Amino acid sequence: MTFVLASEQTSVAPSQGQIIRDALLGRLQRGEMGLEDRLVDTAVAAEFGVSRMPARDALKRLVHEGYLEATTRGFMLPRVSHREILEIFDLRRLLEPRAVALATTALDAEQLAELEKTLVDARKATKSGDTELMFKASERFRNGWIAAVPNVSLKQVIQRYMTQVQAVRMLTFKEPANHPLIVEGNAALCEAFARRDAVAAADHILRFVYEGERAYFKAFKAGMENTLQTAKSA
Amino acid sequence: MTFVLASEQTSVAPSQGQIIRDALLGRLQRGEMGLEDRLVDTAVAAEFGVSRMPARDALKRLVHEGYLEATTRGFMLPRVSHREILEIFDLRRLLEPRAVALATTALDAEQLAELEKTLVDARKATKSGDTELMFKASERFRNGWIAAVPNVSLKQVIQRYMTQVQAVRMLTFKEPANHPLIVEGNAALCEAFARRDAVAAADHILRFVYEGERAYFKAFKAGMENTLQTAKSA
DNA sequence: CGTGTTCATATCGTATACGGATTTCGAGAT
DNA sequence: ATCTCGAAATCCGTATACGATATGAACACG
Repeated sequence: MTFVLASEQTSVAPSQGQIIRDALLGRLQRGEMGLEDRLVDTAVAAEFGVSRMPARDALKRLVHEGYLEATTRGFMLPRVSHREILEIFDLRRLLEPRAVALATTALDAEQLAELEKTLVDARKATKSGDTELMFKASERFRNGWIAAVPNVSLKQVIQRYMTQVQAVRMLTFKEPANHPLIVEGNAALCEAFARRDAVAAADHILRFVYEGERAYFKAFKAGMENTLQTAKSA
Repeated sequence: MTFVLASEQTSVAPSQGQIIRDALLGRLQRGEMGLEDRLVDTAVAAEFGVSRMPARDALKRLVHEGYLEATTRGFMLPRVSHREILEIFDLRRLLEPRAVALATTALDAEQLAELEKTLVDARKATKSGDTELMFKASERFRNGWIAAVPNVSLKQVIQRYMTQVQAVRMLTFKEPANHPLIVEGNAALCEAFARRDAVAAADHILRFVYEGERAYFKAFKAGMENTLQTAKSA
């Protein structure tokens, strides 16, 4: 009789499409693609040394996942409207308090240590005024606790709107005055994690989302919106 | 000068893949596919009179949407685990109260009338013991109010886990004792809609989800789980 | 008669090719 | 100089073809 581990698919040869999709997703999440850039299947295929099919596969999948938008002339970053951003703040207020509460009980010591490490990095970056490093650290912090959310379905929903969150974060990060708020918000959350205080964690993230929304509003009203994807200019 | 309605994509020639995907999705949602049936790209292609590519496209998309599962030997219905079902109940409790509250203010008279019509149908079906009709009416009711949710992002998230909801609903609907509860839950919700009482609507849906979870538990414990996709039998 | 091995087949992933739609660009007319 | 019209280019969707791989069955051997 043979026993098979049913819980984990032992990654039996990921297809080319999968590989390309992951690579492109990494680029998108790292913000390595401009708003006017177009991804064309033939170009992607050439870059990865495969035919159009796997490339198309990856692109279509990214479109379906909401990371890209299909146009008649290649694939581009989706235009995130002001309305949509507000909608997503609404969603975040609904989901993330619960998510961090669940994560509080599920975080192991190693993950907690990792989170604390990102905090140290973020503080250093704030002091030195390194926006880029600050952004990275904050991103790692967020990814860290999300990874610990035990409700897989909930986690997936949160990850789905991650791109839009990233775009907004990028916008608010441009204002260095926001950096201390972000670091302290994360620190408070982290401390709640360490204390295993799910209620405090939920409160902190809720406040954090509200602050994020306020920062976004300020940036939006400051006329920075035309640097985001809501530009009306032809 | 030509003006183009920018708000609505006037469905510019849906691709074959899209057509096939919609057709297959309809079948899946109507439960026309058994747990042991396999969908094979060549067969689908032959049936729709196209090549493998659009068929594969549709199948892969359905996999990504969670409606199907890719195996090395065709595409099958996904195994929805008990854990996942519970997770989704958790998600529903987070999202749907807010969603119905928003829908309460956004529903127009026509949509409201449509909802009331489905209620009449549901009552009739309950009286006559027609489970199938009852299921359809309940489904239309749910789709009706979801369509009115103005937060598009929120709506999309809810629609995404719809399949799993459907599977669970199908399970609980098998017990006719649940039918009056469902109808009365929907009726209460509908009445709140009519009164434009967002708070009551949120309360009703929350209670409704809890009742759904309880009904699912009962069905699960009653050993009906092997009729769902969690069957362990070879 | 049960068990391990080999082989055929079903099915998927990928490559290449073609036609169609849409955009872009340039030539000619007003 | 600007507008209009048409041709070319670009890019997508689809068709067909060719390996790769896992699955199931036949078969040999203990």
